[in-house]
Amino acid sequence: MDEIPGRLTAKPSWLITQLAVHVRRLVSDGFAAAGARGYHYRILAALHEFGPASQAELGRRCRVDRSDVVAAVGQLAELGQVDRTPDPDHGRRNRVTLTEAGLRQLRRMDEVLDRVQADLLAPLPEEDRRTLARLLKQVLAHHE
Amino acid sequence: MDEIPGRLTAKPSWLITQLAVHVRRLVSDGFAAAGARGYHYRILAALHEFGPASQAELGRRCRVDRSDVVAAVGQLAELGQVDRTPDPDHGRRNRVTLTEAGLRQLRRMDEVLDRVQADLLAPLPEEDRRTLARLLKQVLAHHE
DNA sequence: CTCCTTGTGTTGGTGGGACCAACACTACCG
DNA sequence: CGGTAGTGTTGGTCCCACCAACACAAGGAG
Repeated sequence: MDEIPGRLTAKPSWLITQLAVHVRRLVSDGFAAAGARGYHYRILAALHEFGPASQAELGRRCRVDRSDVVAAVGQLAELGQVDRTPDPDHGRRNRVTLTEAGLRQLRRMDEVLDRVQADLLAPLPEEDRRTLARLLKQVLAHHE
Repeated sequence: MDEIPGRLTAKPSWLITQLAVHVRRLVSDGFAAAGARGYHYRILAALHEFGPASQAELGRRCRVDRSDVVAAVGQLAELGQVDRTPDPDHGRRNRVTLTEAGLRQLRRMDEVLDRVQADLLAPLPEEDRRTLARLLKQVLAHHE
């Protein structure tokens, strides 16, 4: 492998974005094998944790743009992993609910992600893993 | 802000990719103000640090695909920040060199990035910054 | 009750970054 | 000499993040 400019490797912004590239490859490879994408997991997870919700709510909870939620929920509905029905109490709003198939898919993806975390953090001892998570959380919280 | 599913926030892969989103916003906002993009910086930095190079070399050093180097170098050449001439010793190969304007642009972008690092790591004391950088480097090295 | 603001779903489009396949061509090595 | 590896280039794909605009519904202020 060729040498990388020190200007890049010295910068936390480089470390984070480059590491994110590898993480995304790991995650999306795993998800692709299960016929899914990142947005799908986020939405299924939000539905499981907070129950049925409108698309706008899902978007806010998952950090996904409204317009992208439309597409993702549409795909999940086609796969039968989600039900999308008009909210009876509200003319325009939709009510998205998790189906049995959706729950099964969520569990499958959880297993994928567990393997990814293990692979990702392989070089770090337990204590360093906790430290890394803590620092990342701290920085992330500051930018939200 | 709405609550994010715990399934997501608990996972290092989420922390890294989400933080990377914020980082990229900071960086690309700064670069856009200078009329540039991430690929430009990488290439200028590699040229400054290792001297003139072929496009293939640049791609390997900057972790950019050959085909994307073509476009980026083309843009840099149009901006006069880089010279692209055929390598005299090798029919097909190009020789890319940094110009004065390119060096000035590189310095400008360095300033942008310095501000970004400061902004990014604002919530962390000096020691935690070093720890974070060390851990990120360690994990990143393992995946290359 | 009407008007205005807010929220919602939806369409359609942009952009960056990371890739891949294929081709034409050159250099180099066995 | 012939095959292999390297190079530049074209032209795609994909995911994720984001924006603008529209149509419509709900709810509060006057």
